[in-house]
Parts: sequence; structure tokens; C-alpha cells
Amino acid sequence: MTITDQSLDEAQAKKHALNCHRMKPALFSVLCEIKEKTGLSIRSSQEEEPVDPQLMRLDNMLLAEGVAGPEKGGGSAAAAAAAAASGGGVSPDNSIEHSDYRSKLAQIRHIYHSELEKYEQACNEFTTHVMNLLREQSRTRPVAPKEMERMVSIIHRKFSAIQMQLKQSTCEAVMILRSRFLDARRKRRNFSKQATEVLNEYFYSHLSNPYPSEEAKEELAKKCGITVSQVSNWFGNKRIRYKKNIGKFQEEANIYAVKTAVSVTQGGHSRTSSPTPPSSAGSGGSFNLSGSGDMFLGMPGLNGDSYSASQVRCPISLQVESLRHSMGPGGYGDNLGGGQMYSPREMRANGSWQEAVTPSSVTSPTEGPGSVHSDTSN
DNA sequence: CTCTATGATTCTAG
DNA sequence: CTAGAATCATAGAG
Repeated sequence: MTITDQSLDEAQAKKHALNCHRMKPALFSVLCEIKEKTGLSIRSSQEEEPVDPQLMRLDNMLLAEGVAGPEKGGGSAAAAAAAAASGGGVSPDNSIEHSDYRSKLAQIRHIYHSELEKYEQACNEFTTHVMNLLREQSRTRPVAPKEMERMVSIIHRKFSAIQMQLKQSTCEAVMILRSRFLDARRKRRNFSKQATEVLNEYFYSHLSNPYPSEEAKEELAKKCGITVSQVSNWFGNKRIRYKKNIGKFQEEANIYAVKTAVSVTQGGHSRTSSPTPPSSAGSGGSFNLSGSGDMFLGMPGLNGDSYSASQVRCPISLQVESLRHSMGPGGYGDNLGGGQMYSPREMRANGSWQEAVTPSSVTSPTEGPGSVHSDTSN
């Protein structure tokens, strides 16, 4: 089935002969007649242009992402899209992070456009080719303009189906890129030491009710240089993690209890009249909200008890030093009865925000593997 | 590399 | 909407 030059020549010759045949005009008119009769059936299948909603969606998205928009305003279009996506710019430092994103996006855009161009070109070539063929054939058989149109639209449909695939995969690529670069989890930065300190201070001084009000959150956010929702996240994480393993946070709690204590004694009553002011500052805030204070006041003061219990009712300034001592080496430790005794129980006694604290906290052998690690148990 | 700490997101329930 | 819980994905220490 090969087409050789010779066969082509032959065909041309035959065609020419046919065109010159004396019966040709008659034949042609007959064909036209027949065509006229059957022509109606063609038209019905002509109208179907619902403008695929799917395609529109894809187009809109590509446009929104700056992939499909104005071409090489490109950088700025993408930048604008990225900026818009970041929701009004939360932090000023994300321009650097986004540059990578933008370059990748530009890459996608480039590929998309070059592919699109290729498709368009191919489509046009094919269309003209078919048109030429039809024109050629129109000399030997009747070809209505309608038919040509129909042919063209069929071709265009086929090609736009391919285009749709291109758009779809481009959209996918953009989505992946977005999730890769714009997902905050992926560019997580730890808060500054100072910010963490401020947050912890608030948390442990309001341990009985660590739910900062909106105002408090705003203030904390301002103090820490983070957003309010970050503050919320932080408290959410802190509460759940603290509750989950109080033992692990014991030391931290003490540190901050001391800190607030110190600051209060030094600065006097900086925050008077807050809901839990004096108590919170002191230490009380941490544990003794309801009746729990008693709980561990009543505790036999075994040894170190150093921190919490003692600091509750001792002159704080004096305590600080000793507290530091006791905590330093690993102090509060391990198997002291103290550790075991107070922590779980008083928590529950509070009944405050964390009722179902696991009974085992420090030294629990039954804890999940790894949750309590060596230093607490021993 | 592994392992833990941690900020963020997602899901569910109220 | 919020809090809690689970989970993700990274930062950072070892």
C-alpha cells in the first residue's frame, strides 16, 4: 500500500481526464441534486456548542493563576497571583519564598503556552490541509460550504479536546505547585525564642484557664510579632500537648511560674485587676485555682517539692534561687514521690480545662512507647 | 541519617 | 464559629 510518485501521477492524470470528460457537467448536476435531497440530514447534527463548563472552569483557573493571562507580562501576572493568593501578605518575608514558586509557575506557563501554540498550529495546518482537499474535491463532486464548515468545526472540536487535556494537566501541575509552595506547613519557621517565652509565660500564668480572649490574643500577637491565628494555633497545640503529657511540661511550667513570680515581685502589680491576677502571678494561677491548691499544700513536703508547692506560699524572691538549683540538674525528678503525687491528681482535682488527663503522667510505665521518655522516668 | 519539637491544617463534635 | 484531636511536614538536635 505505498504511494509512489508514479501512482500519484496516474491519479492526477485520471482526475484531469475525468474533469475534462464530456459527461462531467451532467454528472455533476445529478450529484448536486442528490446532495440537495440528503443535505438536510447533515444540518441537524450541526449545533452542539454547550461550551463545556469543565473547560470554562479550567480556563478560569488558569487565568486566575496567571498561567493563561497576558503573556510575558508574565512575571508580574504570576507575582500578582501569588501575592493575591497569600491573602494580603501576612508576613513581609515571603517574597523570597515565593520567588521559587513564581519561577516554577513561569516554567509551567511557558510549557503551557508553547504546547498550546503547537496545538493551534497543528490544528490550523490540518484544517487548511483538509480545506484544500475539499476544495480539490469540489471540482469532481459537489461540496457545499456548509460541509466545509462542518468539517472545520469537527476538526476544531477534536483539537480542543486535546487542548482540554493540556489545560487539565496544567491545572494539576499548578495545584501541586501551589500545595507544595504555599502550604504553610512546608515553610514552617519556629517562632522566636522571645515569642515562645511570651506565649509560655501567658500560658503558664493562666494555666487554670489557658484560653486567652480575643484581646489577649491580639496583644500576644503584637508582642510576639505573629498573627492572632498563630497565637490561637499555639494555644491550641499547647493545651493539647500539655494535657497529653503533663510530666514532660513540668519543668517548663516551673520555669515560667518562677519567671512570672519574679516579674511580679519585682515590678509590683503590673497587671492589677485582671481576672486571676495576684494568684495567677504568684503561682496559684498555675494549679490552685479551685481546690487544688489545698491538694498540694496538704502534701507532705517531701524533699524537693521544691517548686510548686513551696513557691506557693513562700516569699518568692527567695525561692527563685533554690528553684533554679533544684531544677538544674534534672532535679525535680524522677521517682520522687513528689513528682508522682501532685501532678496527676491535682490536675484532676481542678477539674478545670483538662479533666481526663491520663492518670499516668510522670513515671508511667504504661504510657505509650516513646511518649514519656527516659528523663522523666529516670 | 533518626528522632523529637513544633507550627499548621484537617476533621469531628458541640 | 470554637476547641479538641489527629495528622502532616518541616526544623533542629543528636
